[in-house]
Amino acid sequence: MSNYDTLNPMQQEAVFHTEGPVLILAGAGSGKTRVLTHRTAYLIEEKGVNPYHIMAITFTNKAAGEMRERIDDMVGFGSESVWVSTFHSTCVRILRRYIDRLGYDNNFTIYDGDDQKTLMKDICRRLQIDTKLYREKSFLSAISHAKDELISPEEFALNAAGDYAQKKQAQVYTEYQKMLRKNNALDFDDLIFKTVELFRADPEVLDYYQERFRYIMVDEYQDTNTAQFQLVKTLASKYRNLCVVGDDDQSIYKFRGANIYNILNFEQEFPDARVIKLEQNYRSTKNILNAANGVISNNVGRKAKALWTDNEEGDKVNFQQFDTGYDEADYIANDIAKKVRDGEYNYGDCAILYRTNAQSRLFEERFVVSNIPYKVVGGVNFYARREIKDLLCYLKTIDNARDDLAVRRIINVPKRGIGATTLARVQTYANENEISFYNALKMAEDISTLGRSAVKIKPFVTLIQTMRSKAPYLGVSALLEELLEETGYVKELEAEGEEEAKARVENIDELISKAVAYEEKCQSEGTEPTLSGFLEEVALVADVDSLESGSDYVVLMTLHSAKGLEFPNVYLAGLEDGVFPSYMTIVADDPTEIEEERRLCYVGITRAMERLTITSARMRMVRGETQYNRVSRFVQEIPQELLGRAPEKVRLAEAVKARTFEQAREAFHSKVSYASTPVEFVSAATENHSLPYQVGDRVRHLKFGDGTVTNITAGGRDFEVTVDFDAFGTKKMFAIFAKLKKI
DNA sequence: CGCGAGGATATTTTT
DNA sequence: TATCCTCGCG
Repeated sequence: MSNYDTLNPMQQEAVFHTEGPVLILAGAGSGKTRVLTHRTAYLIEEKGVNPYHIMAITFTNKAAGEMRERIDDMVGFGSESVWVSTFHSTCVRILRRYIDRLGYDNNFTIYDGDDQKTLMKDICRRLQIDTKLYREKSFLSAISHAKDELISPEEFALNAAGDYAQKKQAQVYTEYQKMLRKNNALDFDDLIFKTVELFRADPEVLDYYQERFRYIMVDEYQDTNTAQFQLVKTLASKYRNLCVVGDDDQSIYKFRGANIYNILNFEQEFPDARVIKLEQNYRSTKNILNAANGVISNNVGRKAKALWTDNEEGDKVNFQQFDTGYDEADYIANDIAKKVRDGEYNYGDCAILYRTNAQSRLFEERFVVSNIPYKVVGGVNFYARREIKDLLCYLKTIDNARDDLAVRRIINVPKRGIGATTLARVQTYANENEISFYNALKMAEDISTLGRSAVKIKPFVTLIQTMRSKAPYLGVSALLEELLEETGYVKELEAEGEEEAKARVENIDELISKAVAYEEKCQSEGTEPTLSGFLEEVALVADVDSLESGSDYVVLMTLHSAKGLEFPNVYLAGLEDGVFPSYMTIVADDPTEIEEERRLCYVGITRAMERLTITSARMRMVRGETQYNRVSRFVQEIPQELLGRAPEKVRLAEAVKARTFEQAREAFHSKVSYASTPVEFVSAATENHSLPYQVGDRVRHLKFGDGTVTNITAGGRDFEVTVDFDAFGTKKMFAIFAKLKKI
């Protein structure tokens, strides 16, 4: 097996060191997935470990899927018994089997963010909380953080003693959990929390899984929160073969509860831990990597490491500043179109990364005009769209009508003339008799307060009952189609005829194909496709998961979603103070928040393999207001000599600042005063930077080879360079595009 | 009860 | 800007 010879010595060590705790500090692009897959193969092939005893945990389904594929390729026989899964699906699998031991039903439903919000609104209304004073969101985030830290409602209440706001939160938290249990539902955080609780409460179950998972590997370890750490630690405490892989410089999920001390203090937790550093980067050019290093070196309190690469130097980082976001989108669209036309890259090689989802819009609009195929990742999750959620709630209701939330959502969709008053009356009846909302609906005729409305409820109940009896033999996709037929959901949309309605119908079609795909998957695995199975699969998918390799479109996504991915040609857009780093972190008291933004920037830069373009706009519309922003501080942190063009902060930026300082400041805090004179911005593209070659110089072009520069003129945006190529004759080109190198 | 108008509000990131 | 919520009318 010379398989392992292709690994570098550090990687080999990580692969061969199989026993006991191991911490692998894997820099960006250092081949950590490769290490993990080889390690799995090594365990099985060389150490004779039964694949059944190996577990690999990741954060996204996509990462899990990739790892699964690569392990299957390497290992062959028996690879399917390796447990490769995300934290959340792992917990769901465990809880589906054993959560009854905690007093839940094994066919619990999973609440997403929207469901949580609905539930919270309900609770606030019932507890008569002024949501102007205390927002639903703040409760939810307090609860989420508590769960991340494994703090129960009781403990929370104990800690809150004295503080009024916290006492309120404790009260809400308690009520929230009560409601979840009543609806037989778990939220995302509960999945982890309850699994840990289960292990603590039931030694028998714990032992079963400890025996099963004798070798545990955790990917993206820097993103684990306290609950996840506890989970992994508990599982590993018997055999102690815990291998975690992470990079503290890529920790970007603190807001979601990630505890960076999980990685920083790993060695304290496991004093006998073997620490291995992977510092060779195989992904990026020297220039890109050095730019990334330049930025991240401004952070304090990181694990010492020096990422390096043997790759070639590559092009400089292309920095461009524009007047507006439109110009920025324009430039990037043109640049991509040009690179594709020249055969340099395919659309699929290009990615645009930005800080906030809202920034995608300008690019989308521009791409539609230019006919550039693209795909936006993130934003509104497919399964969170209204029509999809409606249908899923129907399925949930058919599957398990214990979830009041789902029932209430769809009872009047499409319109059945059932309004708030009726709902309230049914709810009261349900509460009084301690039955679920749906069961109360079934008894509508007995609810005296309802009067004539009871008649409207009956068809709904009949519909659900009929579908429920059909579900077992119809299968998920057929059930969906019948449901659409019966409810007239699609017909109603089609009647609208609006563009938006059309998109919704398309989404519904996509949902049906996903159901079909699910059934096919079950068939190939030899498992029984069930409604619950489908709902579960659907509950845990993120949008990144849908990225297919091999399809040819430009990918647009947030920097957060981009982690773990790589692209030959990357654009980092909106590098402006106030956008990235975000305004919130600039004004925050806590200096570590800026550091997290910086890590995010590091992640962004290191996504690029060959080409990196960084752009910023001087003014930008942010939710209807014009903001004037400086070039991001992160751009200044990139060593000057690595930038193809210096950020011309001196002349133009100062000029603009001088003239508009008052306005700019105003704009930052309130509305722009429209009465004031509009600022004229001068395009600075032609200013103040010299090309590394002159007329008469010999230059080299990526595609056209060597030639002589015969003319340089200042064009609208950039220098226009005329070159007489030895093999291709005379060509005129823009300097930024041409990437000519002096020879 | 349903619908539309108008106002308030938010945007940082997500499994 | 885009969405969400409330309110008032038919």
